[in-house]
Amino acid sequence: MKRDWRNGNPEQQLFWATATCETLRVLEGKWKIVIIVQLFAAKAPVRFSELEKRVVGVNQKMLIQQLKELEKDGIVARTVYPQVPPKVEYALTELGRALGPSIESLINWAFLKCEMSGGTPQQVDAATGAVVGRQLSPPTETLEPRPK
Amino acid sequence: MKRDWRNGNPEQQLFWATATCETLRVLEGKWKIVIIVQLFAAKAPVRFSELEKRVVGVNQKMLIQQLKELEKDGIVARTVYPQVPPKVEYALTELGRALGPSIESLINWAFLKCEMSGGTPQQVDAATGAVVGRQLSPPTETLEPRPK
DNA sequence: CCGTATCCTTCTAGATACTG
DNA sequence: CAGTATCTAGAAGGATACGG
Repeated sequence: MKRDWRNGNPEQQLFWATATCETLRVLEGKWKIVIIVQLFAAKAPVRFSELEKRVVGVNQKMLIQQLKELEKDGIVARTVYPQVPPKVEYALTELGRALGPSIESLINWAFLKCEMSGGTPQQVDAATGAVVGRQLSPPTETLEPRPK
Repeated sequence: MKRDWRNGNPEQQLFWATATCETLRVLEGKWKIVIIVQLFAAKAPVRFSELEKRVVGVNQKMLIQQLKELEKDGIVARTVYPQVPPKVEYALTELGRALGPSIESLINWAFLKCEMSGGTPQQVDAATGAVVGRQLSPPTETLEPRPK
């Protein structure tokens, strides 16, 4: 597939820019990426209370709000188990999982940015805002590709 | 290169999420993507006044503000020609150009999203917010790869 | 031409208290 | 457990006027 968005056609430029903005809007929100990454890592539906623990620093209201928006945008699926006490699980949809390459690409760019700026990349804890006392060196390359 | 961020190691999860958030923060701001896409398309430095025309709907204050942030993040370079009347040009840095694949990936995801939701993708003009009366079908695949 | 300074409005995050 | 409702502070966007 060769859709070259760097093409100079002005009509298309607006088109590409719009498509990208649209996509980014879906990902904007302080906690969405963290939520998506956590759901990716889980590889299985996650209960609300569990998610609340894993998305460090988030509060109930924000978590629910962001989940709702992600659900509305078709990125996460919400499953309610009608029982007492209530049980609700969240998982990525197919569309949500399709974000993988984009996230990967952004991560790679983040690495490049760090390499180019040379210095300490201001690694900050997403939750507290505290600087994490760890250099931004990529983890070992010898990870299992994706443990089943 | 095989950095699998979908790996389950909790320490790494936070790491990936943080890296991605960091990257996204750089791209957030109503006009940044449009600016970047325009600078990409131009393939040459663009004067401020010219950029103001191409980023449809932006006002001076916002354009300057976003450009400043992009400059601070090492994505655009600003060149001042000391003359009267003043002349200032903006261009993408190497780091800025490196965003290409990420933007491309996001665009592809936007397409997938539209295909999956089936319906009209609410193509909205970035400037006015008006719905653009055009279907979101990818432009012809037979474009020149990148006209020199 | 390119930018700064002010002022105003809207949007977002978040703290807190309450409910089926 | 998994929400809803309310309120507040601050950030972001934007209109407008002025300056080198």
